[in-house]
Amino acid sequence: MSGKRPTLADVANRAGTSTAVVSYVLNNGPRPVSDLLRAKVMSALDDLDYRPDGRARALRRPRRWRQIGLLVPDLTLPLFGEFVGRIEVEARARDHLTLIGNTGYDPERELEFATAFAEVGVDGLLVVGAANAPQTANLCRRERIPVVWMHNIRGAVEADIIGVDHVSAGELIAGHLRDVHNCRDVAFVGGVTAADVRHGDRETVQQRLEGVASVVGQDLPIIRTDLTPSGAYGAVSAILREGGPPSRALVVGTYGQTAATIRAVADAGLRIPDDVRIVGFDGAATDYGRPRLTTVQQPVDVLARAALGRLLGENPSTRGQFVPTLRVGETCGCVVSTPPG
Amino acid sequence: MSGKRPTLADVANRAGTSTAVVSYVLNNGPRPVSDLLRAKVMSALDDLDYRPDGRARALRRPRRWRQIGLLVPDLTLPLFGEFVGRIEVEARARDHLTLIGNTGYDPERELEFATAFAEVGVDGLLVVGAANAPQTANLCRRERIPVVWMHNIRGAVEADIIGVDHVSAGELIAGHLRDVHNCRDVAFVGGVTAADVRHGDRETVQQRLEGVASVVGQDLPIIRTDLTPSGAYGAVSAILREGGPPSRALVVGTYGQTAATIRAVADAGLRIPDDVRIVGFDGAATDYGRPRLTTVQQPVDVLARAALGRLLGENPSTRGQFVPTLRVGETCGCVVSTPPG
DNA sequence: TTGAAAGCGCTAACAT
DNA sequence: ATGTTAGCGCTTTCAA
Repeated sequence: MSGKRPTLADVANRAGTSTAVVSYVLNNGPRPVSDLLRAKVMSALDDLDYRPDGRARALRRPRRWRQIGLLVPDLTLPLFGEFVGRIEVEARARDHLTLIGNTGYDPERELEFATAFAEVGVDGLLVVGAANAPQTANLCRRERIPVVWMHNIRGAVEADIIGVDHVSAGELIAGHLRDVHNCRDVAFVGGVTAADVRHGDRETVQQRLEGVASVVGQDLPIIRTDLTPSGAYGAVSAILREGGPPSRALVVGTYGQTAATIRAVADAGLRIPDDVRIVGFDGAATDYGRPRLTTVQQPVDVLARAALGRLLGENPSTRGQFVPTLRVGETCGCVVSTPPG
Repeated sequence: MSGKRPTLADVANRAGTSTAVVSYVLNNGPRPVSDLLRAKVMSALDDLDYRPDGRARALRRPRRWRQIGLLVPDLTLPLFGEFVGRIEVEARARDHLTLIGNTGYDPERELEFATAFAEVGVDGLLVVGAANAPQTANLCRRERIPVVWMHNIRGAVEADIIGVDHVSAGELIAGHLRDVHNCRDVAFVGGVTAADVRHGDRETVQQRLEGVASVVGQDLPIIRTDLTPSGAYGAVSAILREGGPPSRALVVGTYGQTAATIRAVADAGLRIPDDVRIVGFDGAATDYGRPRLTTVQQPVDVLARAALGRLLGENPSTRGQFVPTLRVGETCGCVVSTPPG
């Protein structure tokens, strides 16, 4: 009838009995119910399409599970998929279920999610790639729910964050090109101004660029694009059309743009790594691509464990800055003989 | 201290006031509180490290958000990442938040999750790639929470499921090889017996094989592997070592094994597609790989919308069987000129 | 075998 | 400005 969901009392009424009996029927106990009454209750249940309210139920029952909220920019990117997977596992190990949200790097959406999570009563919030840190932090302070930031964070000052040092990731990969391949002729592919990108992991790219620049020089060429694969494809293709490879090596600022860059270079008739070396960030843990990508990786499992430890307060003194590692493939010019796996 | 979490009453006690006042300071209203008392309450809050109980709170507040549970086999696979992303969006559009769980195709874990979700009170459960359908279905019936199955389902009879027809997916791709490339000399890469795989999407692979076989003949060679990339790499490499390509084309049963197969073929010194054509399933929506993969795709957004419509009861009559589409790349032997994007 | 009623932790009338 | 108290929807004890 009314827009309200039926409650136990409604069912009891309709079945001409008490809420206790309805509860017994629903839970198969703890007291027995006569077949006649049980049948009546069952049909009342069905007539009303009754569904128990989990919150009320959890309030009475000794509850095992609590919840955390997890905000991620984009679930379709493999890196973030890995994050979610690992975090969910760590959370479950601590009797917490994981509520998930796709922010798409949208500050408003991030805040809406945080509000929604607060409303259903999460016991902690994990934000991977924050887009609206100040407001989200504020909300959490008001609601007294702990937050931990991961990966990167936009617009925050105070916050400590758990993630890798993106600057040293940039140094790492540029150092490899310089030390192993004696290559300093490097260009950076990535969007770096707010004008280039409305939403996206601008800061991370900027920090990676910083790291690369500190190794190969501040004047390295930058191929400006937004943060989309097609943007990178277009920008790199354009540069190549305008006359030859700009550099002997390309460092691509985001994972999603790496394959597009490879494609653009190949479509222009250049060979990888013979004509152009290509390296990037956040490659998948096992790579069967061809040629195999050289990237800097994040230790996702370590990060996830640290984040949950801090969020749930068992580990308040963890250091938040972790070091990325180089995974050598073939696109940088190395020769890799071991089969992947 | 006791192991119990402090409640509002505890805080009120310690601050020498009432629960109402504590509630007022927590929520900034609806009544004002004197600065003195407010300060007392605040420090009591901090002393006890009070955290509100979301369930109790949600019970009183007019609640907007409800929750659904979403079970996925493996979040690190792009296909499932896409599923989760789309489903979360559709759920949110209906004022539902999404609780997520990684089953790893493990029947026990699936059931544990379902139990946990029931305990926190979800209003619906979406299972992508069920591993334990009968028991999960049972649980949901008992708890009166609606379930919708997606993608595929193991061991169920009654259930209707929302997903693509994997058999016709197999037909589609084998048909392309036959009709466009005049190629019937096809082998199938995939694990098909329970002995090969403990966990994994065995049934889906089996159905795809069925489709392929119905086009190219029931006697097609099958390269048996478990469902891991490294398994495929090993199996394909072994076959190639034993003397030449077994077939002019390879259909790979799972997405995760496709790149590994390509790698194995390339490492054996064969060219794709000149020596061996390779096609697969569930490629990412945009593919910048090189060569570009020819795959059969699932219309993830359509599936997600249909699933939520059915789960939340707005759309009980949707047909559950959807048709996959062929996305032509280069690994089958086609020549694709349009830049991707 | 059934029903009445006491809470779970919180919010917000309704009283002071 | 503060305290008292009636519920939210449910489980379960206690009484019948």
